Amino acid sequence: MNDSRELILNTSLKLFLQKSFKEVTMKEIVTETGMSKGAFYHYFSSKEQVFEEVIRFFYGDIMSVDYNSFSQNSLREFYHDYLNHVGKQMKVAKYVLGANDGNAFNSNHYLLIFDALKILPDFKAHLLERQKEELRSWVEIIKTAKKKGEIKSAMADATIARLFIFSGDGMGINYIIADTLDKTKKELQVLWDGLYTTLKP
Amino acid sequence: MNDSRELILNTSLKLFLQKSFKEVTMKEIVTETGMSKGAFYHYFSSKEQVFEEVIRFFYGDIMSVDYNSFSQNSLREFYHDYLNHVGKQMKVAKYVLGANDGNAFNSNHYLLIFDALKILPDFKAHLLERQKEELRSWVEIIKTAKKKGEIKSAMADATIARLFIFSGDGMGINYIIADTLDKTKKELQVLWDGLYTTLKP
DNA sequence: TCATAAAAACCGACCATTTGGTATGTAAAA
DNA sequence: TTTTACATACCAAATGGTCGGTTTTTATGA
Repeated sequence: MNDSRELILNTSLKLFLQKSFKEVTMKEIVTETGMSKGAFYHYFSSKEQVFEEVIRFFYGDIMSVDYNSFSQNSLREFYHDYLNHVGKQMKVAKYVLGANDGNAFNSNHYLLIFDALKILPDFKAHLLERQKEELRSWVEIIKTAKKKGEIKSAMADATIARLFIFSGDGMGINYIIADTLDKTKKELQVLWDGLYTTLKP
Repeated sequence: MNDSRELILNTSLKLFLQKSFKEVTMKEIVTETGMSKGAFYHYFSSKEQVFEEVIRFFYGDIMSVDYNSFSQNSLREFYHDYLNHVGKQMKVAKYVLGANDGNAFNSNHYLLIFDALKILPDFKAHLLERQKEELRSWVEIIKTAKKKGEIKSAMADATIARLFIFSGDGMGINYIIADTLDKTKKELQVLWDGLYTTLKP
């Protein structure tokens, strides 16, 4: 794709991960890219449009998850695959945001979500769909794990699934706030290993 | 305290729970309160100041948690007390925000947190302190519960604590996004009951 | 009790700055 | 030569905030 266009997209993404839509100004986007206003409006028709494409790019490409690519045989393998995927995602995000040179990597994708919910009418449906898909994938593997005797629990499958999902999300937002996102993968592993062990027969 | 001042504070809180600091305009605050700009600036010196006081009010009064008021004898009682406290908090919040008359109650206190982290220099320390305190309280009761034989687990106390805390936070943010905050208490009870049962000897 | 002064509460026109966006132009590719 | 890629001066609207004024409340002393 076009170089300049991509630069604008990446720069905008970086900004939108740090500030809300309203807080990111055109001036900022323009000076941060090193381009001119004319250049920007040559490629995009408005701030909204660039935001929309940023969202599409971020959630469509970078942050998308293909649960089918994770192990379908063992819950333990499943969530380890998940953790590895998250680790990879974070590296990609860092690279895209140009923060791979050791300097701080602070990003808050909830800012993006909140703004997208306000600005893009159909984003909520998209999010809910992904939530449902994630839940379904977890329920699936948990059902399998129960059947195979890998785990045993009086909890409903969906409850176990929610325990995994929500604990991950909760750690995520707490570590965003504390600005210690780097630790997430490792600490989440500890958490989930603990939970998993508890579920073992 | 002064009526008008309080009205401004409550109205601002309501707005800051729906939009980011930048998105909430002076005009909005003024028209929403039914007062004039002059009146506003009679009580507050700037938008920042009202925000600062809103934060102080919200986290100091409404959303503060006294973990010592929860049961210290049983983990089950502890988290049930916690759930009841959350339920009460939500009712108070609804009342303060004047949404007790059946109409939608949508609030996103993470917006508040994110903005506070940017605008108020010492808010991060405050938040981390509260996180630590919450963790300590959970660890405490979990330790006790283990000692008393109420629960049994190979997991470290802090890991169990994090499981409770993070799953709660994760459900919170997911339900904020899905706009189904009302369900939180009930569903969190299911989740925690499940987790608790799993921990029982 | 009541006139009066002083202070507090409140109003809205006004202001400088910033906002997202446009118009018109030029340089470089195709 | 036509199209694409950029640059910049400019614009109307919105922004947070100010200022001079009026009304309302409160305190005071005869």
